[in-house]
Amino acid sequence: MKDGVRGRVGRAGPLNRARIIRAAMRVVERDGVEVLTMRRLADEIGTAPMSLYRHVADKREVLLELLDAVSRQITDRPLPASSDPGSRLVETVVEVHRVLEANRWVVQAVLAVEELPPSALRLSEHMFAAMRVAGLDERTAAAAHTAIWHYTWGHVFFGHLSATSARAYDREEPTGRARYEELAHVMPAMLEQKSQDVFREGLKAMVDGFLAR
Amino acid sequence: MKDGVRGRVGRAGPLNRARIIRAAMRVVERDGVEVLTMRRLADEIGTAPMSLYRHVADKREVLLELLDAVSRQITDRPLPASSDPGSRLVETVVEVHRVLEANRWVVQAVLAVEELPPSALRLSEHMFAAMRVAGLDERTAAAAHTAIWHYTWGHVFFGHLSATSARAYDREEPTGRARYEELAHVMPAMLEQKSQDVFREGLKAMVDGFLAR
DNA sequence: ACCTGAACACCGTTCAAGT
DNA sequence: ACCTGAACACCGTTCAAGT
Repeated sequence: MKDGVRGRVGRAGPLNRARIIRAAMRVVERDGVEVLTMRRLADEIGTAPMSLYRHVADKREVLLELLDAVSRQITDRPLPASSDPGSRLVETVVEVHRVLEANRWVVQAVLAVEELPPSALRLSEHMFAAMRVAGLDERTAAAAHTAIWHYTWGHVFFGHLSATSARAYDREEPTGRARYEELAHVMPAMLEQKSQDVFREGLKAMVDGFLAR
Repeated sequence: MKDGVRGRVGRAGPLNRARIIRAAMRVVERDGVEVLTMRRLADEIGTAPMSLYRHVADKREVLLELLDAVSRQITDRPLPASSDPGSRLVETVVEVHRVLEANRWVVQAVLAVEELPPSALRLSEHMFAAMRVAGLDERTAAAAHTAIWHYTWGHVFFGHLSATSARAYDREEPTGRARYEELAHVMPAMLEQKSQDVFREGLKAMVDGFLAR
């Protein structure tokens, strides 16, 4: 009995917040955010569910810490510093998108906590720096920041659903398809799209549009 | 006892799929999608939870029907047909956004079902029609369609979180704020933003960018 | 101080039984 | 044919009790 308890707790020392967050990240990356429950998290650490609550207020706090970790993962590395100011902005955001796309669970997490971690401010800081160099005035920069941010999250949110029109169209009967003339027309082009390229292309269009003000 | 049973079931006749979906919509609009459980839905109708399962396969199917209803709500009315092709596209999408924004719960629903209802194809059809009139070739139209769709969902997804940078910044201590030079600079412009205008502005920038190809 | 078992108020859904 | 109660395998979290 005593050995059993020592065996579980002993290996990594006393429970603490950092250990909980690391375990949570492991679970999320391995099994997805929908599998992350307080009970499952306790299992991962080898402790009782209620032991977690001494170190974190609730599940929401765990998720917010996970989002913080992803945010740092982006800003800890130097962001691209291209010569052309327009493409510097584009490449910065592409990098943000790349990390979010690799951690799509952030979408569910953000929706659950309805908040971004403080460290996300650094991302905005980078974007605004690039926009200032590009010569945007404050008002336009604010609008561009919001638009780019929404566009980026929309891409991650929609993810593989982006091909949804194409697949929904594919599922339609021939008689049903007849009602979608326009879709029939562009369908080949839709099917050729590559996710990563499409993100950059729409971003470029948007940045171009703002730069042309 | 018998009266009790008749009282619940009697009023609206036998249970059927349409009645379930209408009740679900009532619950979602009144209390939010997170309150919509099979048990709560049965309560709303005055039946037993398991009675629902004769008429719908599972909760997922209920959500998909709700999404379908919203999608029809957009396409059933004639969409704006402006003279200028660029602004016709913009106004069409603004209208889509307006309805989605009024039913923000669709975000959670889409995330849960990981699919759009077939009727959403009509939305794409409208967008492609506007883009063809605007003279976009198929390849560019496909890219624009995806980008606009992502942008729109991102706006709804992020919703009131869009002001999140501003609020996160506001929460920072003065010493913390010092680390965000760029943010300090644009903060006044950020706080002046109005959600509906910002959506149209970013959309315009993106459409302009694609038209300028 | 730190941990934990039992319990509460929930879920979606299966299964066997009712009419 | 249509409906339903009991039960199963889950949740997050409170509370009182353990060391």
